[in-house]
This record gives sequence, C-alpha cells and structure tokens, in this order.
Amino acid sequence: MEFFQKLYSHTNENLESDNTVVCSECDGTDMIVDPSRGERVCANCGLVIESRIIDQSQEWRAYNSEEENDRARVGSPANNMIADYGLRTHISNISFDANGTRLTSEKRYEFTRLSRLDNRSRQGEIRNLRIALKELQRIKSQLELPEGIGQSASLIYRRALKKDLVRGRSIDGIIAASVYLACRTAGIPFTLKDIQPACSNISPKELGRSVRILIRDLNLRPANNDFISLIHRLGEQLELNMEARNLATVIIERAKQAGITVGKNPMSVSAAALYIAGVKTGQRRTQLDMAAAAKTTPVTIRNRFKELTEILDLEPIKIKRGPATSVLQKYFA
DNA sequence: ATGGTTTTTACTGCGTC
DNA sequence: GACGCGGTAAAAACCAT
Repeated sequence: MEFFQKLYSHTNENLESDNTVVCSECDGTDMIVDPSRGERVCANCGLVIESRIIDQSQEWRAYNSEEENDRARVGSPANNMIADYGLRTHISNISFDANGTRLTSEKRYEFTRLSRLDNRSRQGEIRNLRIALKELQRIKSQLELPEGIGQSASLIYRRALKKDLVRGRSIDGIIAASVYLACRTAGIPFTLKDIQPACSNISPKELGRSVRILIRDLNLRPANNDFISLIHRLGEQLELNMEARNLATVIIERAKQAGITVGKNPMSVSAAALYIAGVKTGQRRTQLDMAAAAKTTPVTIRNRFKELTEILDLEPIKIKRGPATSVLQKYFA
C-alpha cells in the first residue's frame, strides 16, 4: 500500500482516499484517486479501477464569497465562434497507451472507429455552423478585425440560422452580412465595399441583399456610419493631421445643417470635406488620391466638393494647379 | 417595372511644371 | 508633354414605390 501511495506522491496535495468501490482483484477498499492522470487505483494492489475520470476540482481559487459564486466553472469559457461553443469531445488518433506501450492493431482500429463515430455524431445540425464559422474566421483575419467583432458576428449568424434565414441562400453571403452588421453596430467604419473583397464568391449585390434581409428579419437597428469615424479613417489613410480632420468635421456639421448630405454616399461627402480641409491646412492631396481612398471617382469628389463650397458659402478656394504630392505614389512606386 | 437621383464613364480643354 | 483640375453629357447603378 505504501508503495502505491509513494508512486502517486507527485500529486501529494490532491491525493484523496475513496472507499466507495471495491477492487475486483484483491477485494481491497482503499482507493487512490489521481486527478492529474484521471485514474482511480486500488491502494492495495495497484489495479486501475477506473480511468478517464473527469477532474471535478476547480482550476481557480476563491478569495471571497463573491468569487466563489462567480467563478463556479470548469474548462475554458464558452466560445461563440466555435460551432459547439468549445464544449467538444475529441478522440485522438493514438497508437500508444499511457505507459508508452504500443497498442495492438485491434485496439487501434477500435479507437479509430470510435473517433470516426464521435466525429460523425457531431455533424448534421451543426455542419452549417462549422462551415459558416470557418468562413467567419477567414474574413475576420483577412480584415484584421478584433475578437469582439467575430463574436458578435457569430451571434448574428446564429440568430439568422435559428430563424431559418439561411436556407436557400448562401452560407458565405449571410456570414459576410453578419460581419458587416457587427462592424456597423460596433461603430467600425467599414462599408460594403470594404467587406465584399474579403468574401469568397459573394457579389456586391448578393452581399447587399443579405444585409437587408438580416436587418429586416432580425430587427437589427445598426447605426449609420457616422462621418466623424469616416473622416478619421480617410485621414489616417491619407496622412492628414488632426487640424485637417477637425476642420473637416466642422465642414460636415455645417453640411448636415444645410441638408446636403442626405442621399449622398457618406464616404464621398467625407472625402470632399477632407479634401477642402487638406487644402486649407496646407496638406493638399490630389482628388485622385481622395477618390481612391474613398473608393469612388474624382468626378464624385468634385461634385461633392463643389456643393460644399457653394452652398456652405465657404471662402473660395484658390487651388494652385500643377502636380501635387501623391500619397499613393509612395506605396506603388 | 418605373421614375427620380446619384455615381460612373468617357471626353474635353486649361494651366502649371 | 505630363499631370492635376474643372466641366459636361450620357450611361449605369441605386433606391423607393
């Protein structure tokens, strides 16, 4: 008996005695439970009575009653971005047992078969989710989105799945729309044009349609892309300082009051305001650069910019013609 | 489907470097 | 001549009805 206690002494503080079972080999009643190996062993003869016991002890320590209540859990937190919330079983493809002895081919076959059955039992209803969440991961990493966006996008998708909105439509389209809506609700200034290229085989049209379906059927009320975040996004891209950005926000405020922003692409209006602000603060960017950053055309920039100067009665802007410094040249030279 | 609105496409000439 | 800019007309895309 001392021998086996000594054998398991590496788990000294967790070592427990358990007298509820009887050893089938020697009729001994003293059992040793080793949580680190997940085994219950007869203290007398060392027979492993039970293996793969679940460790029910806590992985944390509570320092007050609040923590005691708060932290009652085992395992990692449930993760929305995994189809089964991370609560899965896994039977690995092993060829050795815990002692390092090679398994017989029959045993190995049995485990392979178990593993296959275990996997198969998890397919079916969550197969859709697995595909969708895999695509979500891909989009998320391609757009370098923060973790929270992935989580809320997967929540949106789960709701859509529950409401049977995915049937008959493409999984990729709905998940892309979920990402877009997650960005919108989180205030990340991404447009459809930003999301679409990161999607696989989803046309801009389909993406837009999917988004509208989700908004309608899930009663989502995403905030509009506000001009301020758009301005800062463009300003970052075009390397315009805070002075220019602040000026642009002032211009936008007055444009809003004048009511010339409704129905227009917010990106275009922001870019035009930023263009004016850039010129005024001595950081002129070419209209082509503005257009490229705003994913529109110089003509549209001109139209918005003209509107802004005219209706807002800004001081006429004297633009010195000739080559201007192109930020983009730096990257494509 | 339709009509109104915005955006894009394509093309022009002008001024500066 | 290359480049940036202003303007225009027509086509295309968009959106609410």
